[in-house]
Amino acid sequence: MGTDIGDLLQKRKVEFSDLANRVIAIDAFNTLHQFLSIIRQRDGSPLVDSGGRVTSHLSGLLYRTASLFEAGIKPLFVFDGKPPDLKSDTLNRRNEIRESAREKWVNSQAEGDLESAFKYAQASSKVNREIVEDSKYLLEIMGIPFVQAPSEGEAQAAHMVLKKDANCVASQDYDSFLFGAPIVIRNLAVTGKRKLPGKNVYVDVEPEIIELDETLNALGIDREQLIDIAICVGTDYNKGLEKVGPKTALKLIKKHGNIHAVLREKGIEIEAVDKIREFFIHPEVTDDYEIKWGKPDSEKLIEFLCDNHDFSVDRVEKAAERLKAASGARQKTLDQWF
DNA sequence: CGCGGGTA
DNA sequence: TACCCGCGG
Repeated sequence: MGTDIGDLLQKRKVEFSDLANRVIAIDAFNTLHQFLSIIRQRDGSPLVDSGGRVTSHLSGLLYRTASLFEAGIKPLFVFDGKPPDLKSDTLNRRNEIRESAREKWVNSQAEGDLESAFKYAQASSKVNREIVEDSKYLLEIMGIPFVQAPSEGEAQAAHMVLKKDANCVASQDYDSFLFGAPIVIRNLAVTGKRKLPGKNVYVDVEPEIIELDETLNALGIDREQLIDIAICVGTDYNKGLEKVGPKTALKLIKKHGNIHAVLREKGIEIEAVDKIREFFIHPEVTDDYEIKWGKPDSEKLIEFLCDNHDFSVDRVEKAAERLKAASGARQKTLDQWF
């Protein structure tokens, strides 16, 4: 997913408390995908209501967002719009991988291989239209704002940080840097436990902050060169050069200056390379959004989560109380400023 | 993932 | 009080 330039970036650990009063533009697709793949039973099946509808994303969204809000963080979610045509190969490939994972999940289950079953169950997660609509409605009745991007959510989130409508982007992917996001936060979660891919082992993962300028200075390159490095390694819009990882790509771009010189030197071509660069530099974004944090609607939360989706009334009431208390506290700090 | 009841 | 671990939906 995205581009594999993580090794080149300057990462700093950050405390949850350091993020108080920060507006964080959260990549909704990235977050929902993670909830869907991780919030599962030990046999790999997701949380579902009595009608068989998946609810893992609702659980993750409710409790994590309540915690972020309670910590004084001002979260807003940015949803993907129509993917660019450049992305169709990647999306088709993801579909195939997902379909084959779904088959392997069934097979592993039949063979009683629980570890594989869980792994393939995770890989078969899909953020579909219903998941997105459910999530938007939940955010609405929680009093948490969201923005609909015209195209890539990470591009929209980066745009909002550049406009100073948000302080940083939160995503596990690095694409928002290519779209110009000055600051990105990774591992924005309450408990820092994360499962190692493939293994049944959990490690502590703390939130970390990456600043674009700091990284560019350290590497001695500019943003367009970082984009060129990503194109060498591979992005959602192109395949990348054979046997070129982030370190090699950095060397190549520093030596030759830009992607065109590298391709000329190697005597190879990348389809639509100029279009890809242009998409990262000037992505389709919108200024048509409103960001406002409100009070949660406890009645609608109970109706939606408990009546419709079988959540525990106790737990939902508690989460609603946390949101309410935090929105009250929020108002006080705002009053102090004005 | 995050919750919360159980445990030392 | 801090951590563990099974469950939630």
